[in-house]
Amino acid sequence: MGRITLKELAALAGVDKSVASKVANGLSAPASAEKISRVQALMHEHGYVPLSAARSLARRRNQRIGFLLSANTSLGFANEVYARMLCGSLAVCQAQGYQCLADSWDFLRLTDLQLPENILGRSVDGFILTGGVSDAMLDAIRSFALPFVAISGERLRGSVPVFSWDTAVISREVLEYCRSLNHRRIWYCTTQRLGRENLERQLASFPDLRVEILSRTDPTSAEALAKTCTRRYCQLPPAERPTFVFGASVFCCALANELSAQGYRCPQDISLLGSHDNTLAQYYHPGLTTISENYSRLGQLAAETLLAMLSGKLNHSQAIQQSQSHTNTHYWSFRASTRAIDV
Amino acid sequence: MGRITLKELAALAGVDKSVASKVANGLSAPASAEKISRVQALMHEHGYVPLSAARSLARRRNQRIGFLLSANTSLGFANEVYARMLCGSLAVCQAQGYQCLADSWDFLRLTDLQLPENILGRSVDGFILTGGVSDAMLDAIRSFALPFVAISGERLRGSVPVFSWDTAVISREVLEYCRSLNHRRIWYCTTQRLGRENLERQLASFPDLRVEILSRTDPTSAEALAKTCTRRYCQLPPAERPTFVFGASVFCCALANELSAQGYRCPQDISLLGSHDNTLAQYYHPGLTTISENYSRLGQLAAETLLAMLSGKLNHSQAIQQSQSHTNTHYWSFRASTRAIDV
DNA sequence: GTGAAAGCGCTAACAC
DNA sequence: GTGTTAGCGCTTTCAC
Repeated sequence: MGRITLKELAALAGVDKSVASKVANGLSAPASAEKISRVQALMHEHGYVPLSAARSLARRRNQRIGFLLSANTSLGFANEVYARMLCGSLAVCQAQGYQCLADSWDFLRLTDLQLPENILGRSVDGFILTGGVSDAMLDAIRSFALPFVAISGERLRGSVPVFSWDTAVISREVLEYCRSLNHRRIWYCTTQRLGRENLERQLASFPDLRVEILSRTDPTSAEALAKTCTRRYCQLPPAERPTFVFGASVFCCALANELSAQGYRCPQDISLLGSHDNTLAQYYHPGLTTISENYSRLGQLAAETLLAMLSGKLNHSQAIQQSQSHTNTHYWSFRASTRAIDV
Repeated sequence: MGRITLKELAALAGVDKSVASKVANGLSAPASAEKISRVQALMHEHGYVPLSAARSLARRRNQRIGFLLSANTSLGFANEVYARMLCGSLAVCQAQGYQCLADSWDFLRLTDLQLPENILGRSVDGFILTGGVSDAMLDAIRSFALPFVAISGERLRGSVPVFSWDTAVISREVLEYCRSLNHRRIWYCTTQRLGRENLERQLASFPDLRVEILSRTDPTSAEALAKTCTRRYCQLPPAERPTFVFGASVFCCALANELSAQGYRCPQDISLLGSHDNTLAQYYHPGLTTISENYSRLGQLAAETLLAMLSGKLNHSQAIQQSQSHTNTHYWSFRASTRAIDV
């Protein structure tokens, strides 16, 4: 290894290793000024950094958190949504001297109730959880008494600290937007049960709108759904066709492509509103108008809360409170895929 | 914590903790069958998993690698290219019982020669390095005698194990493709110095093609470059305009958007070939033809090589050899943005 | 087969 | 101020 240990360093400096340890940890006045600087000089010279495993064992904390993504594909982090969350959390960890273990965790592994080694072996002090989280999974996780914060999973609110988008707010804003552009016939695509419920609750306030909910419960691809929708669109009498569609950005683009093949144009024939402001939305032609969560900000907030819990600044219920009081981080990006229609 | 330790477990089972340790590590015949099963039952019952820090200290290996991205933005992993590499590496780690520490490392931090804690504190057994790697950085990194494998950084070949795309091969295939579609006037966008050199070398074999190299040395955004190119395109006499442009996929899409605003269509007026097969290329309209590296595969290969080094199956030079002999993982995705023109 | 004992490198409580 | 001491939880010889 060639790496120098504290003991050796202390011997070189002619001090006890406990003194050297205190110097390494920047404790106030652990020794005479002269000795301190001697030790510091040696540390600098040898590029000494405490061995993380030894320090973890002695301190009983790892200065490390996990970022656990529960996805049904090994390509979970390739999804820009999760990648951005990770980036946000990573930035906070870096700023506060924490390490971040990334783990993409297959849904299926849950059936064994086989939690990731990271958690079981306590190699993280806490973790951030995101992706699809089932209740069974949550129970298993919770039984481990490791602090964690979730991102997404609106329904968990109240029992765990969770930073998530508020589908009630989102659906209201979307419907208001539709109305402001004079749209009446709307297709609203949502995958979450709660999102659907929140939408349905909103509908009472929008009796002038005819909203059809496109539930995508099974994991059909965006393309497949787009094809189905296009077929239906074409079969419908023109007066019955939606003039506005809301859905995931990839779905919107896939739909625009399919419709285009049938001769229908966006935004002339149909307005499309995406729910993720990502590279695709930004560069698609026409640029996709979106209402989107700020995912990296969400990752950041989650990490900040988690680290505050770890440092004892926040207890469980305070963390829950903080997660609930976070101001909504969603934002609109108005681009060219939506337009007002004549009344 | 509530977590049970080996010592306690051994006491419960009425055996020495060294025996329990052997059972936990699955050593052959560490004790009588009866004792073994007694210990195993207890371990199962308590959900015992060795404490990772203690095990790391005793074994002097962490079963953990780092995935270091050197980027000039904290949003590095939001780039689909790097996210996919990470996914590939993650999958391998998972399969082989390793943990993966993700770290996005700002270029600027290099100036202090301040290496990430992960490396300095030896909290990883080795790491995968990707993104922009300067020579100074590489020297600093190398001096730490931790095994690592790089992804990208063609010029590093020979001195470190690096999995990278071969710009010589890519440029040849691109030019051949242009020729096969009867294109003569080509804009070829590349950011890397070596990529440019390799392209220039190829040009000798393609005297019939008029290739202009668009060097993007400064970090101008894809949009900015697209605007500049569009201006030039419009100013050029029609007979001088390129009929084929090769570049990063976002750039291609941005260019298509700009050109479209000026009334020029893809692929009717211009063929566009992207260098990354990502979500944008797939869903853009028209679908972007791409020649792309398989990034997740690259991440996978890098991790496999690194883990082989860590387990002693490969030494440094064998790893280099293996990285060089990897069959090219790039592939074409033919979509609608390119077309043959009349001669 | 089994267990005693040393040690991994560091931290922290407590004397001096 | 400084050093002594006792761990942290586990692995790994090495006797028995």
